[in-house]
Amino acid sequence: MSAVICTVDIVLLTLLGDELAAVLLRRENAPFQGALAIPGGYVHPEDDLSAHDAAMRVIKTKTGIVAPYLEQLATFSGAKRDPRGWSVSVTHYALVPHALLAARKDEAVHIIPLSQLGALPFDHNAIIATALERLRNKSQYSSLPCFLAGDTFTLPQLQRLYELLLGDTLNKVSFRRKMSEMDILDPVDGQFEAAGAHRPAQLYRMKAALKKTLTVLERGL
Amino acid sequence: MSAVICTVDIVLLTLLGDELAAVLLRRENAPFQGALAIPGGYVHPEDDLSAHDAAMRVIKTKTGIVAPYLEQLATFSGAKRDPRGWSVSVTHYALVPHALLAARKDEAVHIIPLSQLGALPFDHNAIIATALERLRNKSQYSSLPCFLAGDTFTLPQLQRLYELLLGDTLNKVSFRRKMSEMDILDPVDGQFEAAGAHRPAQLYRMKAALKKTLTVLERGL
DNA sequence: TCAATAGTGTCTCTAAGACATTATGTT
DNA sequence: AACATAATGTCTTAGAGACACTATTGA
Repeated sequence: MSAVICTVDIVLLTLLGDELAAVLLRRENAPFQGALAIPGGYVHPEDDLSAHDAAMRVIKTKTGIVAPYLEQLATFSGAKRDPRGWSVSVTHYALVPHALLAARKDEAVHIIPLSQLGALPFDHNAIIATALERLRNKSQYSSLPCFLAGDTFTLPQLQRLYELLLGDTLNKVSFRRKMSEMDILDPVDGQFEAAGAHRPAQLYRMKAALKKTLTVLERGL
Repeated sequence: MSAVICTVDIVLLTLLGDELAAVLLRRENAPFQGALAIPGGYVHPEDDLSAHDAAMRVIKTKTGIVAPYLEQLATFSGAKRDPRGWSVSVTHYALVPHALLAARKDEAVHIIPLSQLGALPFDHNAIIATALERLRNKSQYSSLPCFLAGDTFTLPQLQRLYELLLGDTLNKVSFRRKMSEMDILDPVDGQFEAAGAHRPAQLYRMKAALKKTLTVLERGL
């Protein structure tokens, strides 16, 4: 009756330089053994409390990290997406500061800019496209992009990040009004230097209380 | 490895008078045999092309209708939500004009106002709550509520529907500006009478081309 | 002192909402 | 004619964006 393959797949996104990148792993088993694919695996009914739990376990097991932001994306299903048979993949997307991945320096973890993704196995390209769509959409009216930034960052950096995600330039005054309206940032005393011959920018970090929450604007950016 | 129960469940919403209502059916089989629950059933790997397909089949089979709007909601999973074991339910929500349901006059189909829902089996109350949240959220910036209206309706009726979903009154001029901006309605020549001693309202219907599409506003209502 | 970017004050313009007026039916 | 609600015109107000000016560093 339900000879259905039940898996989770995770789109792990990070900021590589000034481009979005996804984490890919070489598949250890058939099908598509040896190919690069997004992290995924079977649901373990004995171990996992839920699909969300399974996603956390897969991320932790395969990349060694705990993603600061993890959200269910959508469920992909059907007879044709997996050669093994009718399958259900409860997909998630996670946002990770690049430093968290770089700290591990794991050979197996490939961080590939989205612009350089080739044809991936299964429907992984469609899954990534859906994740990107969700990320871009939520970036219009929420604090979501902050989870891609590092522990501390400047407002100009954050604005460039939003602009990268939204694919458009933003008004500086408006952007700062909105960030202030969300009330999610704390200034860090001690400034930012590396930028060279000009006034240094104030460093900020996300308010500790909001580390897991998404803050939403009434009326978008 | 994946002894996972794979089902679809559907929150079928309609407008009953001036209240939202959900379609419930009596469960034919254990567990919770005889209890009222939202429509659902196993995925049939042999018949269904996808979970979306399975949802359409379940709706058609159990209520006899084809829902004008059907969208994946979220996937609920875990060991405890179903006494039979670790289960995955790919949930969907559908919007149906009440006339479509009333035309069938099926004894088995119970249309229960959301305010009168008791404790439902499984996590069905949580699923309905999630559907309601999604519906209310999308009503802020899209044509979604139109799928709850009948074939033809007046702008005052549509505004009252939006207000019901959003839980707040709307400015008439702004509302009409937004509807006009979405450009989704065609006036029907021939007016509306039943309202009594005052000017009748123009009837509208959704543009045929948009029957399956959701139109989205740039900046909300 | 100059160049470069950070940060802020302020004006303009767009769009949302309030209010008022006209339109059109029934009683 | 009186009344009730539809439909629309217009004024006010709030918010978004443009622009400019000040601040602060290194070269």
